[in-house]
Amino acid sequence: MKTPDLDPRTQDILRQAVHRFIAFGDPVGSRTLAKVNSLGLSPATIRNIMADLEELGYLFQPHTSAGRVPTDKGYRFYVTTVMKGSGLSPVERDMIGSSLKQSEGDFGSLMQETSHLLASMTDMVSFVIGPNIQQSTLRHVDFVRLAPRRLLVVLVSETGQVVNRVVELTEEFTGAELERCARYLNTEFRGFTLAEARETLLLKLREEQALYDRVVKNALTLGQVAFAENATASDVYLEGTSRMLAKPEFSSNIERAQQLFATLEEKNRVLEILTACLEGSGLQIIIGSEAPVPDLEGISLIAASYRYQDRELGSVGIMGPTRMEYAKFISVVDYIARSLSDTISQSAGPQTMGLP
Amino acid sequence: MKTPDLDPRTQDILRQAVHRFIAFGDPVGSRTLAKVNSLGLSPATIRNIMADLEELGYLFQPHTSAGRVPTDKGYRFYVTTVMKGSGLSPVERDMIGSSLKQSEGDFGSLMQETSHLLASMTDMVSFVIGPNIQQSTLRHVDFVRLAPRRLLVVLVSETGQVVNRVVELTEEFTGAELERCARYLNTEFRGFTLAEARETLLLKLREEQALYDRVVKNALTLGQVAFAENATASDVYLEGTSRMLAKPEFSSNIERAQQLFATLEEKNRVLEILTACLEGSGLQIIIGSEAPVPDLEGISLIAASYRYQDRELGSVGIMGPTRMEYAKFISVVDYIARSLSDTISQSAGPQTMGLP
DNA sequence: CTTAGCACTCTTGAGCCGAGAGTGCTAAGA
DNA sequence: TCTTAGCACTCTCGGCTCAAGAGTGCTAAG
Repeated sequence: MKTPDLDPRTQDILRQAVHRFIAFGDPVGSRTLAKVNSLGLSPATIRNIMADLEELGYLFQPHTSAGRVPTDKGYRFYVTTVMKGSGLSPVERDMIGSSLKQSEGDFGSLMQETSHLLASMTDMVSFVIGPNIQQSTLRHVDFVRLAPRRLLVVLVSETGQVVNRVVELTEEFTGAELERCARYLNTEFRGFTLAEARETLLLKLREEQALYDRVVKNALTLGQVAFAENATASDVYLEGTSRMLAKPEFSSNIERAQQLFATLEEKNRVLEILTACLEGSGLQIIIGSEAPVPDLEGISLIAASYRYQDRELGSVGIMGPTRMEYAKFISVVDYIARSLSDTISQSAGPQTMGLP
Repeated sequence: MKTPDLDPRTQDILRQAVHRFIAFGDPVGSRTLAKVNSLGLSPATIRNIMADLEELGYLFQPHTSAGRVPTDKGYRFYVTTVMKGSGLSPVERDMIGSSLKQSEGDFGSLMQETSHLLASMTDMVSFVIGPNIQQSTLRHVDFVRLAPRRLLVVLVSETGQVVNRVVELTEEFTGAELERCARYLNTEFRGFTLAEARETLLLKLREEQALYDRVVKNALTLGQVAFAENATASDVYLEGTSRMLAKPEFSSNIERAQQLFATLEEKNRVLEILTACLEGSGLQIIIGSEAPVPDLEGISLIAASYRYQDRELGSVGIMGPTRMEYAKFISVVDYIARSLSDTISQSAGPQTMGLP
């Protein structure tokens, strides 16, 4: 797993091989590499080195007499040593900044715009995982009576995310009661995360059993269902799946493509996979078989988390064939994640001053 | 265009040819048809007839010495004359009914469930077009202050559809003011469609210029932005796109598939196409080139509208290669559309009785 | 009008072949 | 000991031919 056992020249060859393969997509042989290589080495030497690299698991050949192709291990080496990251041009930065600014304030379109940016800049499948609502801090709750016992709950988080949910009640409430309850919850639980609010709620409910007045009691009961744990998990924005079809890796291999598409279509499944992969924080790169799930064979992820204040809200990133322009895309994902964080705090910032 | 010029025997041949092609997918020749055909005709006779049918534009041969394949006109003939519709089995009906019942009350999941049902029962791409919010009748409006001049508007329609929208205001409102405005709008405009409400609003605003009190005036102003025309158009639920890849029509033709996928990914584009196609009401079948847009070459639609009371809310349906099991799928789409209508009115029904 | 027969066309898959690319190995050179 | 040149070998890929199979159109007879 470590790289120290590769002498510098060997590393160089490996890097160049991977680089070239990423750029052109066909197996790279000793001859071509010899031509490009900065140190003037003959094909034969390079052949020897490449043979060593194959033995060590960094390269492999699809068949005798084809060039060599990086393995996942080879890509991993490339990514960790070349990481210097070809930064973005000012133009690109500007584009990102202004695109996101446009959607400032409307959380949904902000997510969508981010996803769109990622997909169009990388020509890969992009994903944006929205904040888990349970971890969001509450800005506002509202109740709308749909039927005597059916209630629409509207939750707005501090970052502007809106979640609607329909719940069934065991007893009837009048509209006036609902309004009072909402007001109470809004003043008491503003700034709590949903999880915290629920906990506090339970505590209060137990403590003050029958003491408090009806309004409070009702509010507490309602709050409990409103903040319930089964609330919609985070949502996923995907874009650019059709681009996958254009990649030679998939267009030659329909059934693989179809399987992938079927997976991508089930957003829950996607969420599951992505959360399984993206356990850590910050920038992450997962290459093919490194993933803890089998569905991602031949696919790499580049992901970064975005945050509000000091809390991680979710991740953004791209996925595509293991053969991708890592250097470039890492920069893109990283920069977009930062910009998204900025945009969110700017749109969330002003709210702190006085609601009634 | 008319069919009367085909004598019964010719019609029979055509029907059988189309039928067989739908079932097996490869061009059907005179020999095979002769074997199956109920009237004992020789291949030669059938050949003659098929030649006639080709001249009339019902069939065509991909190349000399392949069998024949229905043209869009051929499919159209098949659909309009064979329409007897292989009904659904009680089991299937049950399944549809209970699946939809499950999501009763939550409009979003109802749409999604419908889409899922369609896709899984037909193995085609399904679509559900949600109601155009402008035409929905208002049940409830709510305002949430996001920033001094930024407002989240929550609209709930009589059928339980929820729409969130962020609007920018020209002047600041306090939370209390917002609440009063919302209350006013809720009592005054309940049951209006958004379009009606907006109109009435404008009228009042002009009439009572400076007369009324501040609350009403504010409410009217707010209502105007809240009900604005540019409100999110109807939304589209799509499912099963990955299934298209499995169809031989597309798996052999990647670039076509990719183009289709790219189109499907842009929901606005989909909406545009579908609304262009589905102008009429009731059950509709559109076969390939009959569509007014070029994107649908080689693709057929089966669609039906669903309704609440006497108003059409939107459409549901499927799309897939022109070669599909029309008889069966027409039944499915039709039945699901009816069931959806029923479910919606049941979940919307109870609400009429007293809100405060 | 229907049918049998026949020659013809066209696709499809298998098999073959040569070009090209790349390798591994061996032996010579530094 | 490492590098390089040379050479035989392997494998893919595209083009080619070829035979089988399927279906047609046409003609002539029932």
